[in-house]
Amino acid sequence: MVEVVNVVASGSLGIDLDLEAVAKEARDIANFNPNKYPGMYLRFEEDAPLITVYRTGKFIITGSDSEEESYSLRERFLNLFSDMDVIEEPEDEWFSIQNYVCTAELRQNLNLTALSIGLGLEKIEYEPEQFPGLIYRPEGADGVVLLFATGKVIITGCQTLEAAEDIFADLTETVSELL
DNA sequence: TATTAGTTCACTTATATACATGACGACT
DNA sequence: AGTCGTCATGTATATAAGTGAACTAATA
Repeated sequence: MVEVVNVVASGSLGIDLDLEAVAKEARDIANFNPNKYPGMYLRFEEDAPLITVYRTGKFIITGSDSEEESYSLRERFLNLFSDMDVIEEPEDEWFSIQNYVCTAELRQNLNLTALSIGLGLEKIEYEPEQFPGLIYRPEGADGVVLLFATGKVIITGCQTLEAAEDIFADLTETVSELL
């Protein structure tokens, strides 16, 4: 079973913004230090997902743990900017999910060195002295898998949850054939 | 050779995973 | 003073975004 732990989504309002003015008006939830980074950070509550807004009107939502949460945050963001008269209508030009980060478990300990050969050396990177996880790039898939000796797995880089689930299903089958 | 143009990269944010190292407080 | 547990940081992965710096390439 694949569990989503982080979703990255991006969108565009289609208009340029005066971040200085917006940050001043929304100072309770905004954080803007153009000397440090050009984006303005918006967080509705502590530990809530982060919205990064740019001068160009483009924005990124990070830290959601479901597609639904990303979309509801987008709604809240658009409503806020509409109420503040930053935008005329609570609408964006476009919005889409860019990356799903998921965790999963193979429920068995793994010999990563042996698995390196089994998965195909050309598709993996494994340098335990640099990082304890094995990095696996399945052929033809847009996601990347990190495998750990405990059997825990990270799947990242997918634009849909289905793609991540497919990768995990294939991985489960491949690993069971190898062991 | 000097100037300009174009490309590429690090920066930042979230998040799980794990392994090493260093710092720090508490306890013996 | 020595040991122990806890905590932080850095290592690596994906992805969007804007900015500045570093770099390469081309033209005058």
